[in-house]
Amino acid sequence: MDLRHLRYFVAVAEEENIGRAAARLHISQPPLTRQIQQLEEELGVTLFIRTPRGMELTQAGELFLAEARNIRALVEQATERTQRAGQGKLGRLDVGIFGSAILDAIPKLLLSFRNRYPDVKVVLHTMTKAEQLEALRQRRITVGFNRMLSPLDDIGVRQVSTEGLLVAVQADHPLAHQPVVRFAELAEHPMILFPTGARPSFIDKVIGWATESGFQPHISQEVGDAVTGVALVASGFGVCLVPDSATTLQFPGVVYRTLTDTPPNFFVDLSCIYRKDDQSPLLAAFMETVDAFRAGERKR
Amino acid sequence: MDLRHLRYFVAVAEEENIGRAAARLHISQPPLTRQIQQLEEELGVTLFIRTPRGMELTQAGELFLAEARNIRALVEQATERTQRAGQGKLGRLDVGIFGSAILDAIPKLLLSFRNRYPDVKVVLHTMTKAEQLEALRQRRITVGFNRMLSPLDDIGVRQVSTEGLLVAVQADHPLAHQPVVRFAELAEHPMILFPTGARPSFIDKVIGWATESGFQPHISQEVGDAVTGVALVASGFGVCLVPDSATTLQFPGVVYRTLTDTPPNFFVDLSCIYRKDDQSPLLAAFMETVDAFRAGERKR
DNA sequence: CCTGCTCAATACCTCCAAGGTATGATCCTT
DNA sequence: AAGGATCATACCTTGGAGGTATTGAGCAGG
Repeated sequence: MDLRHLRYFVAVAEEENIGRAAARLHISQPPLTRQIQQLEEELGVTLFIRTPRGMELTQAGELFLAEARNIRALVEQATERTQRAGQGKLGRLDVGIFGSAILDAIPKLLLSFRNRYPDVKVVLHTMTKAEQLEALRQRRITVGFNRMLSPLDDIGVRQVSTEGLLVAVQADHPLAHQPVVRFAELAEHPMILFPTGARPSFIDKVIGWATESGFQPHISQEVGDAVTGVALVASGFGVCLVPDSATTLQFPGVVYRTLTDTPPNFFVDLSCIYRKDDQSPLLAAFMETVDAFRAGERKR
Repeated sequence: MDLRHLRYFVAVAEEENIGRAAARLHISQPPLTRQIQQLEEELGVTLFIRTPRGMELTQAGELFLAEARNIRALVEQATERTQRAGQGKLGRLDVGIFGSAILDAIPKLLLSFRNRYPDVKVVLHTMTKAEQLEALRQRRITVGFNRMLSPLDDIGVRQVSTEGLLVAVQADHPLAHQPVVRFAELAEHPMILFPTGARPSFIDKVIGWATESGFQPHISQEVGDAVTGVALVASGFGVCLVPDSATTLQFPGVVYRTLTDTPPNFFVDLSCIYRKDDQSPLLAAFMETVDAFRAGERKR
């Protein structure tokens, strides 16, 4: 049996007349007669009663008509859904993120992606940079977000956004009384750095900037992410360099100050990584959204 | 697209290897390669990633696999159900019956039919003989049950059972004190006859027997069916000749007595009628059950 | 009662495309 | 470097889907 048989059968059942059905199907009458005969023979069931006025469904034919219509509708739906999936408009996208990325870029980006592809289910997984790489290779995620990424043999990188840096200080800290803080002033104060884990990371960047500005930072504590860092600032552990977006964290007892006299390249970038050999249309669709987002960010 | 494409696609998806899939499908590898290419082209979607180790499903392919399996299962189910329907094992059978037929033969017969064809829904319609004929011709019923039927041009008859007759009398009636009653004794007592409506009917048969036994019955009342007749017996309207099976009706104040010295052919038969041009397998199946039932009845 | 009409079925032909064989083209393994 | 997988391509063969012409069977109208 064939989908053609179903199509022909439904036409004949609806027209109750082989000639008219053949016309509707744009074929001639005899082949249609034969196809119906074949179908009946294959099923071993008489589907039509031949009357002088045309074809009339038997009970079994009536039942088969319902089934045939259903199957044809499902085939239709299957192709349509598969095509949508093939265009990246339907499916599931697993995304690896790190703790504080959630603060700024990611929500906006995901919002924009959701608008374009409402039928794609996005699942977020919080994981470190190393975990992201492993998960990417094992295909547990399709993209990962992180900072300080460099391309690898099998992993591509796309920059998402660039952020300036602020310093988070306790509200009653001496630096909090100044409108702005010179970068070099930070030499005087214990610093909280993040993230722990795989180096090189943001920590090394901060140390590099300090060196360029002629001081060795006094590290009071290393923490996992910006959120924890700011929490420790509130508790008086020291000051903490954080990306712009961290200001979303309105911690009681913590204020943010802009920095002046900063070293060159005083910013951090957020990038996303993906498998270079991933041809998935979902990834392509997501990357397109990332590029659009980045273009929008740059303009601002 | 074709069911063949689905079958091939599922095989390749499951084997993750065109060669093995081709072997499983008993075709050679190149045609299978082409069929898969065709399918992908028709959908406009890449379903597989070709790796050096074989074929790997894309996300869209994964989705299509689920759909394809579903469709194939439905086709399977549709053919199977249609075949069952074609053999009369599935469907709906509308049956016309008359009031008191429900007492004996019909329930047993329907029970036996239900056992053989559990997926056939039997719908009972109570109607008179004339209504049954009309309903048969309009295809509102497939078979009808009645007594005293004779074949017509377009209507066939099949006998179902034969029953003897008893007389129903009030418990304190003089005849109730005898173990058996001679048929001629009924001449003395008012009789309740049934059914009203189309003649010839059971009424004429009773009058014929009376005539043969040399008396004119004294008709006290004509009623619609045996049940009503027995009810009137309880109320003292007279005696009533009923088929054996009516003894199922244990009416308070009514007893049944067997008859002796009965005229020849002192029995009634129950038959069923059907459209002669009805080729429905359901009817054939039912008739087969009727014949089997009748064979069982005869043996007893 | 025959004739013409309207169906579906049959006979026979044509040709496309599904399937087969032989052979690349790659990539991985040894 | 060689051999073995694996999928893709080239080319041939043939079954069957579709076409035309015709037959056969009911039914209606003159």
